[in-house]
Amino acid sequence: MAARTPPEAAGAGTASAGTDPGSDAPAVLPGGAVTARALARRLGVSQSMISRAFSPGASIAPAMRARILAAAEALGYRPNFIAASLSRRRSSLVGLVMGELSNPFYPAVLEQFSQALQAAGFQTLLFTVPPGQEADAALPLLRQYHVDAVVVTSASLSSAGAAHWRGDGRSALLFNRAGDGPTPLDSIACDNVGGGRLAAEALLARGRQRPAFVAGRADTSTSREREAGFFAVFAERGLAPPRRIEAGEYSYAAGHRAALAAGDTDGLFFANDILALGGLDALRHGRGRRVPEEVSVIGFDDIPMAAWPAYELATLRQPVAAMVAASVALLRARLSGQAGPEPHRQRLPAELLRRASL
Amino acid sequence: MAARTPPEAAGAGTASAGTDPGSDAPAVLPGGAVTARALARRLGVSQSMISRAFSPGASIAPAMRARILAAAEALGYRPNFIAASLSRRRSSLVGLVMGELSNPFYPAVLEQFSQALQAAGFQTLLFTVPPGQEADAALPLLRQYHVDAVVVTSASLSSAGAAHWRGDGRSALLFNRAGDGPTPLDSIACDNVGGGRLAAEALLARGRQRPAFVAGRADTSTSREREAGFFAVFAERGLAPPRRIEAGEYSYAAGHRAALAAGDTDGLFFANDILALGGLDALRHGRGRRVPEEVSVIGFDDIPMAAWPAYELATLRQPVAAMVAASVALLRARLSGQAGPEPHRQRLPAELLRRASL
DNA sequence: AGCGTGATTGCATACGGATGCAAAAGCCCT
DNA sequence: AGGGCTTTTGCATCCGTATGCAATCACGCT
Repeated sequence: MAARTPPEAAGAGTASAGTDPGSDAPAVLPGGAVTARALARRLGVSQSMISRAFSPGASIAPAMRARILAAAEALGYRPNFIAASLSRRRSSLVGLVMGELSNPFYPAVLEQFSQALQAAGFQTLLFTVPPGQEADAALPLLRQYHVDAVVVTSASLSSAGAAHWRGDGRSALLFNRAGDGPTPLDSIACDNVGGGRLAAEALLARGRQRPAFVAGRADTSTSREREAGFFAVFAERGLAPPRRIEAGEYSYAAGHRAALAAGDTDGLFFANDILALGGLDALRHGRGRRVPEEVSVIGFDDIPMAAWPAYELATLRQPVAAMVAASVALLRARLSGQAGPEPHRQRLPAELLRRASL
Repeated sequence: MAARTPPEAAGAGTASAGTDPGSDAPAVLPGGAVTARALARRLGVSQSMISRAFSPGASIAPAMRARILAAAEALGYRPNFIAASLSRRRSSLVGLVMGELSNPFYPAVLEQFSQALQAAGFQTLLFTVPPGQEADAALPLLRQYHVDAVVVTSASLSSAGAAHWRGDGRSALLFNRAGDGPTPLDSIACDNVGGGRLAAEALLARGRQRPAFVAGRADTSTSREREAGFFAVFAERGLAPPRRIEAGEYSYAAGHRAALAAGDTDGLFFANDILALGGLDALRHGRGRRVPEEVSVIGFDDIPMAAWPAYELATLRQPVAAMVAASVALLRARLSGQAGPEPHRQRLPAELLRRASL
């Protein structure tokens, strides 16, 4: 079965001479592009066969495929994804819209998404949304690149933008964000309400009497949902509602300010870890309060710093890996047309990590 | 409201249906793609004109361009980048290869790069390299997507991989990494040697007698260069060389361990901030040493956490914005063929930030 | 040996735009 | 009014693959 390489090759001089890694690449144009046609001519077959050799499940004899793949390897041929995308009307590109990369939670999300997408055969086209802006601005560009799907994380997408996207028959997914209002988009997020409840229960179990909640950005579903869960527990038990402090944004500095303004509280639940870390520092270094002796602090996300000895922050861990896996699975289902028309909304449970700050 | 597209909006009915009687060609296909040809037919002009209307500097009458752009706006036409890339032999995509996103320094780099590239008309194709792996694995894929250039950050690229890339006539840029050995690649990085020197001088000026250096990954140029600069100052002054501790990797935990193993030192220079933060916590919480009274600590990078009250870490700030700007400028120069064949290597100075830990 | 079938392969064309070249318009001047 | 030019347009082709369809091939069976 030894794949015979046509010895007659093309040119005379450099012939096949084996692919010597030491020397510069020969026989290949300086432009570097070996096309399927060139390979085909070389092997005396049609360009179609080259294409089929690289298409899993295509109609092609095993021997032929082996011969082509070997030759491709030798000449350094790889299908041009751009051309393939045009022809196949599918780019294998997924647009990833991100904001708030300054919150360490998101780089982790980004990394896992990137890996998962790569593993699933997609490439990641990254868009960064400047703080405070909506993701809508990225949509036209994403459309021009004909991405197969869009994942919007940590940024908001207006209903109009969402509708527009859907109108194109493309797939969009909100990650860690719920659609605002009747947005007909898929979404995968953490069970923020449940997480808020766990936080409330933990503080109550700890015997805290004067709890408080520090809200993040008011226009984020994460903050609102965590708040709702937190307050619900107190309401259900007939307890006075916790105090509520508005941090306004998800930043260390905002958390710091919020804690300084928190007044007399003995249990703080912050909308996320970055806020909580700022708050923790403010309590200890700014107000001289002892944590957890005098005040309990709970955050949300479980960013790496939460586990550092300087903080030992109790928090609600988001199941990022599972959320990413679910997202990619959903995208694949959508792209293969297996998912129904109704939006898929999934919530994964948060887990309470009890650390020293509680 | 979304732009509805009445079939006879502009022309007197597309009823003429011009070309193909077999398949109806509605102005807007269900897929959502309005093509240049459709728009052209609609306006009674040639497809070429549509293309030119969107090409700055193309030969087209201002009035014609305005008419086309208006119609495009109304119908939601946008040039298909995939098709344009194929035709123009240029994708406007830049591959960004990243690793170590767990080091907060890199998300910031990523964000700035993404923004700068977007502003320069490029899109970012992101590749994530799992820790410990070389960036080489991403190259074939990047080649298949015909990216215009590659930026490799916080990951290493083998000489072979580099040479291969160059052979294609493509442009590659090492960011914050020097080429290993005779790598003929462009590189833009911080002046790590100079930064190391500044650290040494700062510790000496502080009167520290038993300095130590905590190295990061041995295979990174950043760690080696910072170390070289640090040691050079002592050597030049005829002082005993500082103690050297091998952290092995750039992580909080490694820094923590290194500080615990640091023995009797009164001045620690860590290869980067993440290590330094781990070290700081180990010194304070693990060994009960007071910083800066008993020990001075200096890091490198200036990640956001370094400024937090819990740390107040003195560090060497990398001029990220300037480095990114220089990188994008270089890429543009390369792509427009303005840069010479010799690799461009640039070093931007680090700035010492004196904070409480010094 | 002839035929039926399923497996392979080649052909031709589509995907959506960009662009060299030549035809068609304008413009200015004598 | 006609000639010499400069703009504008349209035409035809190309970019590199994928794929429907028809042509071939390889075999097993009667």
